[in-house]
Amino acid sequence: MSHFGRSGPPDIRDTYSLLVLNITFRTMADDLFPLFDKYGEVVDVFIPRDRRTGDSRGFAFVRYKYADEAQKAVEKLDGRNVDGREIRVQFAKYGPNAERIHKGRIVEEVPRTRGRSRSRSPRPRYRDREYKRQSRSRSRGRHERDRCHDRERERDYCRSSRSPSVSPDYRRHSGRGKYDDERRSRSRSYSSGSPACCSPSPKRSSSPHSTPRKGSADEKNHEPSSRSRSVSP
DNA sequence: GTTGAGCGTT
Repeated sequence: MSHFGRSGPPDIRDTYSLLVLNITFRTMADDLFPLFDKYGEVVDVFIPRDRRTGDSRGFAFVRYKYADEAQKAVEKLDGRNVDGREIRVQFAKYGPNAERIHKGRIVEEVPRTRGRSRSRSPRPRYRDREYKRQSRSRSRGRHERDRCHDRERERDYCRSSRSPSVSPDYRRHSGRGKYDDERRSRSRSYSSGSPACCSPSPKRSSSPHSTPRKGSADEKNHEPSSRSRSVSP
């Protein structure tokens, strides 16, 4: 998603990525490009956004062609007030593929765990990050968890299919129809073609002469009834 | 309409 007509990440082999933090959620790549382009040749400006809401996450990545320019931009733009907020410009430490980056440049060398004589750990604070992440999850991660639950519930429905008549009407969307039709058709096909999914055998075995709902209701009614009877003198 | 430490993609 760049304004260079190229899709996806360009050639980051000879580029130096800068991480821009503390930017406003309204700041876009177009707003950062001219600012960073004044201090050097900017190859690409990318701002990670939320795939669900499409909202910016509050940080951006600026790729420079040369390291000196990137360094200069870091020194000049670090602490610059952009859109009423002080941004923080620094070299990216990690690449898109979780690759290690040194001075903004990707380091292909894999550090040997045994050969590393450094006893100091570069990440002494894990709880802080996790805590912060949790705190942040309340605002943005909430949707992800919800989606996960939805997926789990969906999978559960697909797996159990205890109630074939029950349809996820609550998921009705403005653009639904073909998907739902296909899913319903497939589900129906499974229901009639592949009874293994519904597994009526154990169901019948479980309740040979009584419906589970009725039994559950009976139990529910039985409990208070028993209690009531017990309470009543 | 909100939020505020961090590390990335049609």
